[in-house]
Amino acid sequence: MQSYTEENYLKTIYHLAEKTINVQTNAIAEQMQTKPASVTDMIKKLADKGLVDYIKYQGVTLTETGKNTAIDIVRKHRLWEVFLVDKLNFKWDEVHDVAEELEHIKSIELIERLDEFLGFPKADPHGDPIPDKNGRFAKTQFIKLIELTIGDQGTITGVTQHSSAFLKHLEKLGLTLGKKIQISDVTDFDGSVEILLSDKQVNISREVAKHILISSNGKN
Amino acid sequence: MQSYTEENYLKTIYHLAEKTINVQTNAIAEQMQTKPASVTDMIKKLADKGLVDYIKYQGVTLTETGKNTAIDIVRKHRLWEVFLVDKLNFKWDEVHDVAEELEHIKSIELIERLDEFLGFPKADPHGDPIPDKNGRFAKTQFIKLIELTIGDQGTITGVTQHSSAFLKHLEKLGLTLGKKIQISDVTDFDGSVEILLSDKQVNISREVAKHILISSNGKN
DNA sequence: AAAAATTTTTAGATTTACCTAAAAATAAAA
DNA sequence: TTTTATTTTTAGGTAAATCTAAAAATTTTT
Repeated sequence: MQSYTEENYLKTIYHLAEKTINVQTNAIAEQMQTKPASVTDMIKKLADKGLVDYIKYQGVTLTETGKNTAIDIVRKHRLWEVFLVDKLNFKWDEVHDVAEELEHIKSIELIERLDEFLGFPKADPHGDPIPDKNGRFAKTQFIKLIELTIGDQGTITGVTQHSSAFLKHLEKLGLTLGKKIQISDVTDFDGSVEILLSDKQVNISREVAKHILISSNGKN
Repeated sequence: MQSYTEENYLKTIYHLAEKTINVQTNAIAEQMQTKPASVTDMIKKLADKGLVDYIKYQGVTLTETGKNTAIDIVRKHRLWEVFLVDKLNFKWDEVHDVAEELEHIKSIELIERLDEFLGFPKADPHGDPIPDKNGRFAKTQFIKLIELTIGDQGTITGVTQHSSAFLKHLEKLGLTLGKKIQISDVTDFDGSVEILLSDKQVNISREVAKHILISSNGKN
């Protein structure tokens, strides 16, 4: 059984490990809004519990057990987000903080039943995949919108930026999950992308395009 | 903003205050499964925060602020219980522990929306009243089943005992919320009560009868 | 490869919520 | 009204998670 805090460390390490193999102390500290010294303390504790492998000055990796625990927290977080949006009518930019608390409620039965109540969703309101109760993710293949070229079409199926500002911006442009789009132009000057969205033209910056995930249907 | 633990103390004091005016240190300790010395520490802290009035050796009472905070936690607890039973199909004897955790999630918006999603319920699965967002309880008038006499009829609307054993027992006898009953006999020997429950005869002990609340329709 | 910069760890404190053991206050019994 | 019993508080200590400041290891630069 892990404490609330230990769970948050595991989750943070899990997410950081998606980008680098060995997760560094400073990276964890920044992500968790704490100091490196505190991270070192906690890492030792997690290592003692067999949840991470740790070599001094070399950063950490999750053990099998640690990874499973982390995935379970991610599962809870994303299921609660679906609940908040689908059942309680929260907007996709409003759910993160509450889910951050709900993810620590520790009843297996609760999550099983919630999963069923929600119809076993495969993705959360931002398109992030929800692992099943065995920790397995459904295979999905996304392309970043920025990688598409003129004429390509597809469906918006996720975002890689979860800030409220970004999500509100997309909402205002009408770029929400499930919308079908086609690339009509890419500006040479600033790399901004012109999108055809149900007969409406929308222009998005290169920065925005980087953070939208598309399930591609290939060329028109 | 109160800690998880402070909230639990306030809730416990609130419930104990339903029976006695001044709540004693030992009573709190027993209820919270902790030691009297720890209770004294916490009481001082709550007094400093203006949540309880405290005179050494004389026990505590909640201040207005303390009481409002406690009622808010009770509201959350009971709304989550309704959610668990109505939406996730938990049994009424399975919900307490999970609600005990959920009640500490601290988003006002969440509770407002949950309340609405559940159709603004007035009572939880055990018949306990749910205060509205202003902390007001709907007026209800219950009679303990034990106080009824032969011929009296009414509807089961609550219980004053929440143990899983008790609730499972009632369930097995068919004595669940909303059921209409009539007293057909009261045994002199042991005070046990004979009940007519939709043409079925059920006998319950005096001890059980004490903990069932009836909204009475008066004599037949 | 030595110097400088960065990252990480150690050492020693702090805060919260708890504990035990002993002292003090209050209540009950003789 | 003493004595006894009970309740409550104080004093001093522990564990978890944090902190700051300084030391140690690693990496980068010159």
